[in-house]
Amino acid sequence: MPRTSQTELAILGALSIEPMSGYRVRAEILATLGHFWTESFGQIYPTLAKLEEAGFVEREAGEPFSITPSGRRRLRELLRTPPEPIPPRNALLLRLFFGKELGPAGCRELLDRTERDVRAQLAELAPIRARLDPEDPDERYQLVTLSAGEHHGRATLDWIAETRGLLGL
Amino acid sequence: MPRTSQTELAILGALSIEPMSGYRVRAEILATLGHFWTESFGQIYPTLAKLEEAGFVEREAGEPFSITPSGRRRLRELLRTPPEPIPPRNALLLRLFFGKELGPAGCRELLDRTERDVRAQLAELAPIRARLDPEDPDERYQLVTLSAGEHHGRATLDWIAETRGLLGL
DNA sequence: CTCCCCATGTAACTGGTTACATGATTCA
DNA sequence: TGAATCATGTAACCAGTTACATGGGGAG
Repeated sequence: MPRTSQTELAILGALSIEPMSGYRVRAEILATLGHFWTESFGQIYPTLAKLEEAGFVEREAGEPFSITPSGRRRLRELLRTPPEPIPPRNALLLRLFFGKELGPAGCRELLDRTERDVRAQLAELAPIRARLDPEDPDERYQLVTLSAGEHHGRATLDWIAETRGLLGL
Repeated sequence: MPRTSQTELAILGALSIEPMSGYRVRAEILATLGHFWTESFGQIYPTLAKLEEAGFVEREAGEPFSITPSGRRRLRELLRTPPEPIPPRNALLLRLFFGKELGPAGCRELLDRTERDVRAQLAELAPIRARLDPEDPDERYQLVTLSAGEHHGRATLDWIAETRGLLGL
C-alpha cells in the first residue's frame, strides 16, 4: 500500500477558501495550519502543476490559482479518505527509552528542553485562541485544531512532571 | 540542515541491551518501542552494514550482531544529540480543519474512528504497564515512554469529547 | 540604488516503505 | 512434507526537504 501524498489535499483546501498564488498557499499553511501541518515549495509547485493538468485548479494569466468545481469535488473526496496513520517516530521517547545509557543529566536536559519547547508552543497558541470567536461557525474548525495542540501540549507537561518524579530528577 | 537518520540510534540502542540478529532487532523494536518507533528491514540491513563497516557493531560468523566499545560511545553521542523536531503532519487535523467542506457526518466519522483507534491503543498499553515493575530501575525508562503514550491517548479522548460538544456532534 | 518581499520553479538528495527473492530451521 | 518462523538482503519507488536560480515590484 503506497503512502499517498496529502499535499494535494492541503492545497485544494487552501484554495477552497479563496484563490491565491502558490507562494501564498505556502504562507497561509504556515500561518494557519503551522502547528500541525507543513508544506515546502518543492512540494507545492509540482503539485499545483499536477492539479492544473487534472483540471482541479486553474489560473488565468496573471491571476492566482483558483479551485474548479471538479477540484472541489476532488477535495471532498480526499477529505473523506480515512487519515492513514503515519508510523510513529518520537525522537524524544527514543532517547529517553535508553536513559540508562544516556545518564541522569542527559535525561534531565531532554526533559528541560522539551518543556521549554512545549511552553513556547503553547505561548504561540494562546493569542490565536484569543482572536478566535467561538460563536462563529466558520472559525470553530480552526478552534478545534488549535485546541488539539493545547491538549497535547498540556498532556506533555503533565507527563514531564510525572517523569521527573519517577526518575528522581 | 539535512535531516539525519535516527535508525542508527535505534539499532545501536537495541544492541546495547544484548547481541541480536537484524531480524530480532526489528522484532524487538516492534514489540518494545512499537508505540512510538518503527523500523523496516529496508532500513535495518543497510544501516547494520554501515555500522559494521564503521566498527560500531561486529558479527562473528554465525553469531548475532553485537555492539563494540566504540559503538557504545557512538550510541551515547547520538543520545546526546538534541531530538530534531519533525515537521508536524497530522492528517486528522488537516481534515477536520476543512470540516466545512467535509460536512458534519464526515467530521463525526473522523472523530469516531479516532476514538476507536486511541481506545485500542490504550487497551494495548494497559497489560504492558501491568507487567512492568515501577521499582526496577531498569524498567523505569520503559515505564515513562509507556506513560507518554497513555497521557497523549487520554488527552486525545478529552479533546474528542470537547470537540463533539463544540461542533454539536 | 538597494534591499526585501512576492513569486515560480528545478535539481539533488535522503530517509523511508513495500515488495520481492532466497534460503535455513523448526515443528506439527 | 508442508507451513511457519527466522534470517538477510535488494530494487523500485516515493514523499518530502534544501538549496539554488531567476526575476518583478515596491519601499526606503
